[in-house]
Amino acid sequence: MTAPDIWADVPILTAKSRIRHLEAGEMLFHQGDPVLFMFQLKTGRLRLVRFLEDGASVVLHVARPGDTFAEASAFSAVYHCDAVADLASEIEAVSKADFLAALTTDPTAFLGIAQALAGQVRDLRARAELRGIRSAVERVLAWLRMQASGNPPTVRMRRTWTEIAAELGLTREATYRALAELSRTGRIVRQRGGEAIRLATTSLSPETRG
Amino acid sequence: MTAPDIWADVPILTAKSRIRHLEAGEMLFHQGDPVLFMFQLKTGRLRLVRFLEDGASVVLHVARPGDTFAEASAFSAVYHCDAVADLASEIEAVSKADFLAALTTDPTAFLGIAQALAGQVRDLRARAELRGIRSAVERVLAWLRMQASGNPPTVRMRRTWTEIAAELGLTREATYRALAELSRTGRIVRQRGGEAIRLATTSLSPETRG
DNA sequence: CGAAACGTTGACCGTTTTCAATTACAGTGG
DNA sequence: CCACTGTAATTGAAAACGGTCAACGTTTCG
Repeated sequence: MTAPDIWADVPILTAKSRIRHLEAGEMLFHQGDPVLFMFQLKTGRLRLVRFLEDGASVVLHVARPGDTFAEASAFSAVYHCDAVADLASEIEAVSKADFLAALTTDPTAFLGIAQALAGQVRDLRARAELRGIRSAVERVLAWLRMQASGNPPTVRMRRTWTEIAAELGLTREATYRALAELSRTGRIVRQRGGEAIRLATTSLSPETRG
Repeated sequence: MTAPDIWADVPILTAKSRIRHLEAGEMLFHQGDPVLFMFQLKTGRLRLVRFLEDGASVVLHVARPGDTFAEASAFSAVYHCDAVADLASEIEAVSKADFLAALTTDPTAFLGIAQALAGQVRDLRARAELRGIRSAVERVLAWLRMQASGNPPTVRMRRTWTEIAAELGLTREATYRALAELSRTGRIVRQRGGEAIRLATTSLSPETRG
């Protein structure tokens, strides 16, 4: 569900990658530094921050384990933001030169990368759509529907609700309340002590509009 | 700012593309259809919807003029969602075969596509980060900071606030109120009748924490 | 010129956030 | 094996905030 490994399909690269360790507060790169590496966060947490000329800052992204970040830098000469470790972190680094070399050498590698990027775009757009739903109950329900498979649609919980709440842009309390409400009104059934959730079949009568 | 044209850099493709017209409510493609084309919306509005096995649906994306959509389909045999026109729409279609052929023929085209996709990922992540900010005032301010350049940081308004409000996930009223509040407290100065906004230099004293 | 969309502000209401408290459980060190 | 600590799950009550409705001036555009 989260960002897949962009270069997982390129063995040349995974072979050449190195692990870097950062303590909380350490910088991985600065705005304006020449791009030499591309990264994937293994453990910890890291944030990408852009500083304005007057010193104010904006957070562009908070990377979590598994996330690749600064992909756009691969096509840029310099980084356009700072990367700071939030917590002690381990980061896999792939040289940009190797990356570009692999691409020109092996066209199929390119397909894999474009595919991974397109997949991320799809995921991010779906998430944005989700966050556009105002009602907490409807938002949680929509999320469940996106995760569901089978008939009746069922979701197996793989992460904590606390984590999911953050993805949904809700507090965990609001999420629990939404779940309680969905349960109460019979729109979901929580099974096996919360390990799975079955969605009630929607009586699709006047709901034919997109 | 919105989704750039993925294949704009590939002349072979733009030459071969065709325009399709859809009336409101018409389908462009169905879940399960083999992928023959990739698209860019020229005018109108179109939504991507996924249907669950029990008939319930989730909106995955609402495409607006300029957006390319279903990019991920380029690397998939079948579409995994439905595309329905919300309004009467014009859509540019590029054959998937042509697309893949162009990629294997012209490796530089690939760079352009990967770059466009990576740029979209960057944008979408920044937007997600923005939407994670609960307070309307802080959200608008963060948006302004992202747009700002120069010293003092200044934003030239290129779009309507109504449009920006939607991107921010706020109503236009909430956005105007936030702007008024920022003005009132001196954190921004609206110049030239709203054509430009200057951000007050933040006295960055105890704000050193990310 | 008139309609439609934009810009702007006020008041009210509903929902979510916040704060607070409690239970349950997993890992840890004695 | 068991207190001990930290996180997840859960619910309640009050406060804050943004959404909705309403109203009005302004700009744009056919």
